[in-house]
Amino acid sequence: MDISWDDMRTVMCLVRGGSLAAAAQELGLNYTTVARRITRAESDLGGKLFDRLADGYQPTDAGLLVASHAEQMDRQVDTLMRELQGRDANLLGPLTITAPQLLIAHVLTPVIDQFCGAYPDIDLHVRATNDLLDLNRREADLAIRISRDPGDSLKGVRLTAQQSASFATPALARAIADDPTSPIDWIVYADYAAVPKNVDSSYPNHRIRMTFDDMVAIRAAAQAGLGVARMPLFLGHASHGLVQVPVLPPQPYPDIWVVAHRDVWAAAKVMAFREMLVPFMRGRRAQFVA
Amino acid sequence: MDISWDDMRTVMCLVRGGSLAAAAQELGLNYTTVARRITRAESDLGGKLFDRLADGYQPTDAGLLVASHAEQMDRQVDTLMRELQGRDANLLGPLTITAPQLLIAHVLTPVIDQFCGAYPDIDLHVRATNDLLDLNRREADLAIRISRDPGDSLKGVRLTAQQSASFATPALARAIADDPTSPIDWIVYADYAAVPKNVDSSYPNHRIRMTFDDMVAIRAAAQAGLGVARMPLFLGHASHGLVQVPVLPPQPYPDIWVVAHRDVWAAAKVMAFREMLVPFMRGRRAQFVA
DNA sequence: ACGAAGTCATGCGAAAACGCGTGTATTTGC
DNA sequence: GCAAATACACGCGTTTTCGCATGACTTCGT
Repeated sequence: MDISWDDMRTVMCLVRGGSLAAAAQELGLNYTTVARRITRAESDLGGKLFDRLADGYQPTDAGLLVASHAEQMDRQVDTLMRELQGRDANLLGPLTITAPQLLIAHVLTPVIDQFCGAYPDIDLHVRATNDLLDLNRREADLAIRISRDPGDSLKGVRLTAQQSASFATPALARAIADDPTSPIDWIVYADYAAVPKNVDSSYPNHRIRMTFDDMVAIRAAAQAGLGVARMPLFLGHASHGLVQVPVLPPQPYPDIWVVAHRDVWAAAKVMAFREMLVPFMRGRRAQFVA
Repeated sequence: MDISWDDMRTVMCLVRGGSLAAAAQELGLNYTTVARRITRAESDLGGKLFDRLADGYQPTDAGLLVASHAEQMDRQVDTLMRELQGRDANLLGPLTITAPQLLIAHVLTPVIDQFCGAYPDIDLHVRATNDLLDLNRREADLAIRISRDPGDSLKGVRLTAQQSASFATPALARAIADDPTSPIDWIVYADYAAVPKNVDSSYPNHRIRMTFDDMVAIRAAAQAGLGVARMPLFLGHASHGLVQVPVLPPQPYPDIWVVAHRDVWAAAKVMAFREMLVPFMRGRRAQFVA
C-alpha cells in the first residue's frame, strides 16, 4: 500500500476545488488527468476517496483524511520555497509585490518605475488589490499595507504615519463655508458606516447620504459633488476636483508598512526593493500627514 | 518556482541513500530516472541540489534543505497510511508482524499457523528479527517484543511475565552437582558481559568463558557443552540437550508484550491477530515462569 | 419549458517519462 | 598492480501519461 505524493496533492486540490475542473486549473492540468490520478490513488490505497455525484466529486472520510495530510505537506512545500527564496542572492527573476490599488496609483508608481530601471533583470509583478494576499502561501513576496501592525509571522517596518481628513468638491466646500449649520452629506465606508468622530463642532448637522464598500467609488462620488468623504490625506490631495474641507480636522489613520514573511525578508530582491522604497516613502512624509 | 512533490521525495531518497542506485532501489525505479528527476528538480528550483562527485551525489545546503522538508512530508504520509490502515475493517490483504527469532521458532509457530488457517484471505508476513523494526515507518504492523514497557507512541498489552535461569548440558550439570566449588564457565551475552547476579551461594567460583552478541550462538555453545548460559525459561526448556542447572535460580526477565502503533491498534487485521495471540500466550504461562 | 453552463465519462493521438543497454571514470579488494 | 565492483552519463525504443475532442447528464436561470 503506497501512494504517489503528487496524487496526494491532486486529492487535496480536488477537495479544495470541489470539481475536477477547478482542481485541474489549480494544478495546471487537464481535468481528465485529475480524474485519472484520483482513480489511481483510490486503487493504490484500496478504497474510495470520492463519491461521484452528479454535481461533482464529494470526498469520503478517507478522502478528507488524505487531503488533510496533504495540506500539511503543502505547508512544508510553502515553507521550503520561502526558505530557498530567502537564500537567493541573485537580483534576477520574478518578484511579486502587492499594495492597495490607490496607494500604487497615487504614490508608488515612481518608485516602481525607478526599481524596474535599476534592476532590469528582475521581472516585477505588481498585484494591486485591497485583498490581503497570503504571504505564507507566497501569493506575493512583499506587501505594502495600511494597518496597525505587521502581523503574525510577518516582519515589517513602518514607512510612515498617516492622517485622514474630509474632502469635497470646491463648490460644496464653498457652500459649507457659507452655511456651516446646513446638513452635511457624508459618503462613508461600509465597514465604518457612521459619521466620523471628532468632527469640528462648528458643523453641527450631519447625515449619511450613501455607503460604499470601495474607496475608489467613494472618491468618485465625492468628485461628483454628492457629498463629503473621509479619506487619507495622500488620496484626497491627489484627487482632481477635490479640496480639503475643515469639517473633519486631520485625524490619525493606520500607518503604512512594508511587510514580508520572515523567511524571505533577507532575500536579495526583497531587500533591494525595500532599500529603494523606505527612503522614497520617508522623503514624502508631507503627503501623508499635515 | 514550483516543484513536483514526487521530485522532492526523490531528492530525499538520494540524500538518504547517497547514490542514484540506492535511491532508485528505495523508490522502485531505475537509477537513470532518479538522475533525470534530480536534474528536473534543480532546473525547477533554479539552483544546484547536489554536487556530482566521482563517488556519488553530494547534497548541497539547498539539497539538504529540500530533503529535510521532504522528511517531514514523509512522516505525514506514514501517519496517513497508518490512519487509513487503522480504519480498515477488512480481514484481507497484507499484515506484517515481527517478533524475535527464537520466540517465533519455539513459541509462536502454532498461533501463526492457527491464524493463517482462520483467515486465509490475509497474507501474513512474518519478520523474524532481533532488530526493533520501526512501527512508525510501518516496517511492521504489529510486534511481539521482550521489553520492560511498550514504548513511546506505541500501544501494547503485556502477554506474560518471564523468568530466566541457567542451562547446561546434562553432563556439565552432573559435574557441577558433583563438585559445586569447581569454577563454573559462563557463556554470556555481550550487552551484559558479566556473571549474572543472584547466583546461588552454593557455587562460589565463576568465570566468563566467552561472550556472544547473539542468543542463538549462546545456546549453540551451551549445547556443545562449553559452559553454562543464562536464558529465558521458554528457550532453555525448548532446547534439546540442555537442562536447567540450579546455579542461577529463576530470575526476573523482561516481559513479553504485543505492541502496535496507536493508529493501527484498532485495525481489523491487527485486532484479529491480537485476539488469537493473547489467550494463546496466557494459556502457556507455564513455559515462561517457574 | 428550454437553452446555457456546469458536471463527468470515454476514446484517440501526441508528448513525456521511463527502463535498458552501452561506455567511462573511480574506488575497492586481492 | 590488476580485476571486480561501484557510480554515473548518454542514447534509443517502449511504456505510460497526458491533453483534446466528443457525448451524456444535471442544474440553473429565463
